[in-house]
Amino acid sequence: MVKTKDKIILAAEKLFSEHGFEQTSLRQITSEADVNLASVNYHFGSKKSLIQAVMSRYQSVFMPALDEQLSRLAEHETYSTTDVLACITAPLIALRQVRIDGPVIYLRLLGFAYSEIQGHLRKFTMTHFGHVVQRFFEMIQQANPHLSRKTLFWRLHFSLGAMLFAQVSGQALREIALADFGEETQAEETFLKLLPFVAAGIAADDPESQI
Amino acid sequence: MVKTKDKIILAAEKLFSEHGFEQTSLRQITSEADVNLASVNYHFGSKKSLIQAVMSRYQSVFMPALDEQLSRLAEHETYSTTDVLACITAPLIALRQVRIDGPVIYLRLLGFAYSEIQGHLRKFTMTHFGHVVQRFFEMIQQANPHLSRKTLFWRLHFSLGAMLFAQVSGQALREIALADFGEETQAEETFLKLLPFVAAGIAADDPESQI
DNA sequence: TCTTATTTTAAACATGCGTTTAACTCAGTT
DNA sequence: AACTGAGTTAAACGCATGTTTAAAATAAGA
Repeated sequence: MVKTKDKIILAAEKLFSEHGFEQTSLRQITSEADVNLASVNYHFGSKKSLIQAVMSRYQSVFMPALDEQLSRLAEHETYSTTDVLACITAPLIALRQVRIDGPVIYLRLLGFAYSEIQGHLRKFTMTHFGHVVQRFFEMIQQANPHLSRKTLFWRLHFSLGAMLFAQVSGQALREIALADFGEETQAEETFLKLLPFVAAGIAADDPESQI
Repeated sequence: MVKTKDKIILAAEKLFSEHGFEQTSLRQITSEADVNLASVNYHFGSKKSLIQAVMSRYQSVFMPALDEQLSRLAEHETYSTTDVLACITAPLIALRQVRIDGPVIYLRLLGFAYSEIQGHLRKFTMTHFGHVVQRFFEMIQQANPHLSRKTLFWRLHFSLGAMLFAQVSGQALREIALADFGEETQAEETFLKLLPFVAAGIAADDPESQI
């Protein structure tokens, strides 16, 4: 027999990843989970806490795995931007342990977490896994010594934006792509298409330093 | 004396661009504009119509200007990805006519228009200015004959995502950047930093075609 | 088995939203 | 001077949200 708390988590993940956090009401969640409305507040305290519980379930698997990948790569003498970016793939696939469609769910949740003004989610991530994020940043910098920290900062966030947008708008975009040139695109394929784009963008020459 | 309708538009633009469309209530707008709550529905009919009026004010200046820039470039025999992307700059700056901080406002509005699920805004843009968007796409393709339509489609949307994210999260990111390495970044500077990133990402080799 | 926690439930609560209503103001017209 | 119509206003409407309450049901322990 499935516990009420788990039913809530599973339904919340699904609906959050489809419609975003703010656009999903507790009534939708409890209806999908087939539990009573008040049980969310009983088990999680508040909607905000439920959101954090949902995110934490994925972050606590993804972040340590990413940290380990970065550790391995760091032992090499040199590495490219693509090498660092490639460290993301395995930890992402590891999210299948959490849920069969975990990788897609997590990326979509991440997208909404940033595009909505979920300030508490950003804070939550940084206080728990800030060191991993920082390490990632430093290794990208190591791979691109020709770029200033400032330029790298912005390019990494451009990359993040590209990924998040592709995930959040993913379904709509895949439908358009299908209508425009009759070719299906799988959700995971999107992420693979992203990597070379991002790698080239990050490693591009910096106009500022050419002056 | 400033008309009520204009006071509403100005206040709505400001608040929409700061907090998004759904996160901004009519009560906030009418309070900021110092007009009565009901006057929005009287002058615009509904919140949805107000949103479209706000967007239209910028689109009707930006899109024709972009179209003209593309026309000029199209007369050249060849052009690069950067050339096509550079066509965006002048029309963006032209938005100063609409409002002194028009360029920033418009980019931020665009960001929210896509990151929130404002389906009607996408439809609105495509029915009115779909031919400009399509022309832009085709010229990017012309500049990158080595890439498949599918790859280009995705890379353009990655680029869009990078730009939108930088705008929507722009203020928060600039604050972080300032705290991290004590360097101010102007809102418009962000857009300039974006261009080389996007140009390199779009023009990158396509792994698929290398197989 | 009786008692005590724990969990579930239906109902209500307080708040904020977009919208509508109907009364009122006031310049312009007849 | 009386009328007209666009504009403004305060108030209320209907609805949806997250949260709380208190009673009922179930599970656990003595």
